[in-house]
Amino acid sequence: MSKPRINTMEELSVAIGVSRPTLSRFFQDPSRVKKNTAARIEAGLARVEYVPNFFATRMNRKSTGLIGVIIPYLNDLFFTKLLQAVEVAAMQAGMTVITQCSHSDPAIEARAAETFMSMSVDGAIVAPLGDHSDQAVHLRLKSRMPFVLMDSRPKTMPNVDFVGTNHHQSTGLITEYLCRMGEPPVFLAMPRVNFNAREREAAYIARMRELGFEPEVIGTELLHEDWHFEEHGEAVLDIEFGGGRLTDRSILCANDRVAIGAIRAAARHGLTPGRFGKGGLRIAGHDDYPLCPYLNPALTTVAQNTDAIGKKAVSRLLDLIRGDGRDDTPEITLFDGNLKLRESA
Amino acid sequence: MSKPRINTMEELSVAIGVSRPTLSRFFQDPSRVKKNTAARIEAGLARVEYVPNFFATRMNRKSTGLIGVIIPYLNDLFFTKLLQAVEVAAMQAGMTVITQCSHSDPAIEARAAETFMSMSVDGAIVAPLGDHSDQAVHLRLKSRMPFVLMDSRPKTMPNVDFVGTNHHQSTGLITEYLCRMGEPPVFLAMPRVNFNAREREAAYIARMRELGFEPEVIGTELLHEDWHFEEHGEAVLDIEFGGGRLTDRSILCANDRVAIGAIRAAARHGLTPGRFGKGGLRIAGHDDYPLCPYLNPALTTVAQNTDAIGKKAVSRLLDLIRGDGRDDTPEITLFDGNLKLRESA
DNA sequence: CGTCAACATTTACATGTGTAAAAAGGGAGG
DNA sequence: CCTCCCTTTTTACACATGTAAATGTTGACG
Repeated sequence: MSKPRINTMEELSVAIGVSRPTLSRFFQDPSRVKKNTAARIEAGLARVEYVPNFFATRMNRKSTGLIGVIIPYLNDLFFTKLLQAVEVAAMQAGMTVITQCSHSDPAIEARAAETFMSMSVDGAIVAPLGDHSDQAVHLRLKSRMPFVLMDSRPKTMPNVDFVGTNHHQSTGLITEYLCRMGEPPVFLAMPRVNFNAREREAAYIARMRELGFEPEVIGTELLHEDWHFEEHGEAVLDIEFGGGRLTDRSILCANDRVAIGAIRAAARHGLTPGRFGKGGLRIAGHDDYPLCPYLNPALTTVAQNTDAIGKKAVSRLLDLIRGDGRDDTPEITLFDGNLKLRESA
Repeated sequence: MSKPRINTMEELSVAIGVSRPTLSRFFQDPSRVKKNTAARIEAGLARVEYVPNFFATRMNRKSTGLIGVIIPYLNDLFFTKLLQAVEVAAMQAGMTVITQCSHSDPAIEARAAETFMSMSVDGAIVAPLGDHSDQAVHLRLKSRMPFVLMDSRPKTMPNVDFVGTNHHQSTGLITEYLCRMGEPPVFLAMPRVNFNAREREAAYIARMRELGFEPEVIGTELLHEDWHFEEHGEAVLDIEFGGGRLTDRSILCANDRVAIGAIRAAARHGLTPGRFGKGGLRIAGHDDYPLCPYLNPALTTVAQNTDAIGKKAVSRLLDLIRGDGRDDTPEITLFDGNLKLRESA
């Protein structure tokens, strides 16, 4: 059952009777070797246990075929969806993805960047931490390799390729919807862990003014640890509802996880948000978190097109790797959000 | 601002005025170099931009300091929690984690294993796909490096180190709780994507018999794609509730995501599961998915100790890497589940 | 001030594979 | 059947670093 194990191409070459460089070419692309020879190699390979040394192969190639991806947080289905889209797209392009999670710690993010440089990845896709990211790290990465930012975009880095959602459009869309169908909404902010938090807030304010309503933002004080969004949403509304406020208002949450907490707070105060209760409480979110349809009531929200974002980030990075549009203007791609009308608003 | 870039240790050695091997020792462990020399190197390093080549360093060391981790699925907070625990533990031990997701595809899992062998990782931790995993791949990995299975354990691989939850205890615990506090529960199974699915089912049946009740399992037919647990739970109960069945029963779901679907189905049929409604509908889950406390009603469940599982998987792997207990009996570690009493049951 | 030991540094070789250039092979046309 | 050209294979060197053994340095003690 267990085949004889061979550790180097050298040994393999004597075992099969082909020169080592021929094997090297075979492993890079079997078609670069005569059909006859390829068959002989494959037959030999079936008889022994051999895997080419990853490090030795990548060390010398001009291109490593590796893409580095950094995401800020694992325990968030939004990022896992995004990561999955990136991984699938990269796999289809024949690239290998090296994923690192910064666990919302800029030091870990910096270390991940270091690893990417050390590994000579062909390019990097980074979803930054927001304010907490060390932008020097991003700039260093960009100066060394094709580099694309994803999801959240620092205003201070206008010259970097970026792929994300058009929050002006998406937040504007749901704001407009809420205004059209009922009371103009209050905006329940999220802890400002990244730039999207503030972008959405600004988009809400702008759209409200356009529509002739006075914006109203709550929940900007950081009550809980970063990233504990549900807790945040629940706590803020617990205070409001407890004081008898907002119980018949429309509440637009900065993201779905905040909205999940908001719905929970409503339930605890005996309130049921809904689009059909004319004049009553409504709650809406942003992102289309995978569990939205299963909440009670199912959450009305705006979907971010994570598939498109992931795919585009990869394809843009591949363009940069190929050298297309390198020293050109950076490409900023923003995808529109789609309204997901469910029960809660 | 941008420092001169140096690509090899050789160049660096002339730039600083220290021999290359000394630099090599410095990068592996600064204390292996005279304090004086270390200071001189650090000063030099501050003036230039240099990162040691990952591949060249790892190629020659006897130990790569790498741990390979495979998880079956990204879009599931249970696995991300587990992965996070593993990453943190590994980081604390000074190891670098290479994460690969098999995306519930055995071919991708096999490719990931290949990558690990190719990279000479010091050891691998794998959360298998269940039935769909190619066990030959696991055996091959195990024959080549320290190997620990995590989360889900194939009955056909009794001789492999394993860390997971004692489902007999955990499922038994909540079964017993449900029986004690009300109607004996029906078991709402999940698609049998892994061994845990069947283990829990078996544990439920055994515990019910012990308590003198007749077990009753529903939802074993695969109505939806693998891993679409919420959809599955909702669909199965939609049929039952629609036929007027189970509306005042206790329902133990195979996991929390199934339970999320179940609660949703209940809501759509105007039912509110709860522990206080004596004699009424109750719904419970398994895992303690992070969102459980925010559902309406908050989900009663059994928590898997993901932190402990992740930590233990890493520490056991490190033991194996160090050579402790290598050819010994494999170590099977099962952590108990903890009851999380909330509102739904 | 000299000597010896302990330790830091350097020399010299090893690692497994990529790749340019040289050699060999194979097929077609004469 | 020979020759020439094109393709495949081989030779030879490169890559960036690890590491054992040899060499050098430092400092304490006599």
